[in-house]
Amino acid sequence: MNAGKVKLAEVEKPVSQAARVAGILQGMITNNELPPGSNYLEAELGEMLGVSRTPIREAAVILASRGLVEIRPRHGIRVLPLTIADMVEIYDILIELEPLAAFKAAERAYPEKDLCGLDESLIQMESALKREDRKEWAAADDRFHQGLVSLSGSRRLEEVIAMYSTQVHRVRLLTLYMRPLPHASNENHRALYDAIRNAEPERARELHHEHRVEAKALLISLLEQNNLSRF
Amino acid sequence: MNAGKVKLAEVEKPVSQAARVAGILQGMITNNELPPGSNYLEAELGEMLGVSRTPIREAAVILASRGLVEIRPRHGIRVLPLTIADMVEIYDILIELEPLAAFKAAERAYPEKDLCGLDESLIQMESALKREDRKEWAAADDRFHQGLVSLSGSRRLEEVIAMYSTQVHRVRLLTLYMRPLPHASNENHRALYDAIRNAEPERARELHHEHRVEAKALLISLLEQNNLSRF
DNA sequence: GTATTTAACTGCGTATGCGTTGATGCATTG
DNA sequence: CAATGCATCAACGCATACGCAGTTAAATAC
Repeated sequence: MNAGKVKLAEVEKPVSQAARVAGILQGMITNNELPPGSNYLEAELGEMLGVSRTPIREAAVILASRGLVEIRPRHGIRVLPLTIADMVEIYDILIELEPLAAFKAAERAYPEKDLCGLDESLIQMESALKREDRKEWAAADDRFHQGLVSLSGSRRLEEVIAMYSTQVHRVRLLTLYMRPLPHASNENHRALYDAIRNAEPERARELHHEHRVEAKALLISLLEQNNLSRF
Repeated sequence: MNAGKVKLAEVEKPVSQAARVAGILQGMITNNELPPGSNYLEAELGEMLGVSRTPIREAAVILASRGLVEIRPRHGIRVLPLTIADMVEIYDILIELEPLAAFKAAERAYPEKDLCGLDESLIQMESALKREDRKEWAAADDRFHQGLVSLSGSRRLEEVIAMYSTQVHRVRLLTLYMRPLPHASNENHRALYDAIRNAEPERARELHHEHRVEAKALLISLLEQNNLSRF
């Protein structure tokens, strides 16, 4: 049965139903398909995804540990809404950790070829910005930040940043069309990229820190202006 | 099986088996009763704790999300050992987050009476130090730091710091008797306490940052000196 | 003796059933 | 009319059962 274990296009991963369900639900939550505050019974979700309660329960435990849902016995699985205070908590943490990731990435002095993924995201952001395609810009922005973090070489840093980024993803999408076009943001990213390419850890940290502080201020003010308090 | 057990002194909280099991296992792991690298089958743990596989599985998912164990299908639940590189990862994160917690705590300008818990821990640390009771000193140190973090008012910060502190707890205990008596550490704590009492956020952050940087250097050098590489 | 195939077994993923618990609505009483 | 107690039932926690997959060990071929 062990035909050559190298597949060309896809690696067949024997992923469990529970993991699959967790992924699907996480996607539905971050895309607002399961709106914040909504409740779902185990049986209900099970029927929806065509599995029994067991993998649903397991997925729920995983998502709860990531802070996306809350398990309330006899009330169902509740998609957690975020308040402005939550956003402040999360951004304050990311303001510390993402610059740390940038520092570590720069410290490792990658050869230019290992940075082409980052560069590509940058180019896509710039192109999307020209076309004023905010959705695509946001997607490229996500890829850039995730790529940067993964260059830090710290698995834990990657995990914890991903966790909090996921939690705010919904809200970022919400404000995407309320904010001015992110020209300054793009320049920032380019500078940050240069700092990493030139192996300047302190500068990379500084730049990213500044970037995130601004992003937090912008986000919070947008939410307050528009009287959005739960999302 | 379900002999209704009534306890007198304690309030029996209606905590699920899964949560109970997770707590017990976490305690056993941090106290080295389940040594790093060891493997346990679900059925084995179930028998050990007198429950079926279901709550064990759920607890395993929780502990895996806290980074304490790894679930390896058909190989059991494995208590994760830490390498020096892991310790660096974790300390680098704590170096950012704990000072942030100190900043936030100072920012909130607590009245002195709300800080008496911290003060008490400080006194216990000083007393334990005089008696050269390292174990008690470490316990009071833990209480101090946990109390400080909970003053930050950020639930997420509290959670994530607790998670990583738990992961390094084992190793801190290991080095407890290898290090010199922590006189300087105590002075540091006192200064940090004062900064929080006087509502000086930047100073509190600075002091805690310095403290953790030193702690990291000490820990890593102890581990390297003693050729400990997996724990 | 080494490598390869096959067969059996072990451990797990998932489903399902049962007993428990707590939420909800209605009735009864103040 | 409001408040409280009770009954009913829905939802879930946990145990158990079953089938499959991956691992190991044995056996055979080279």
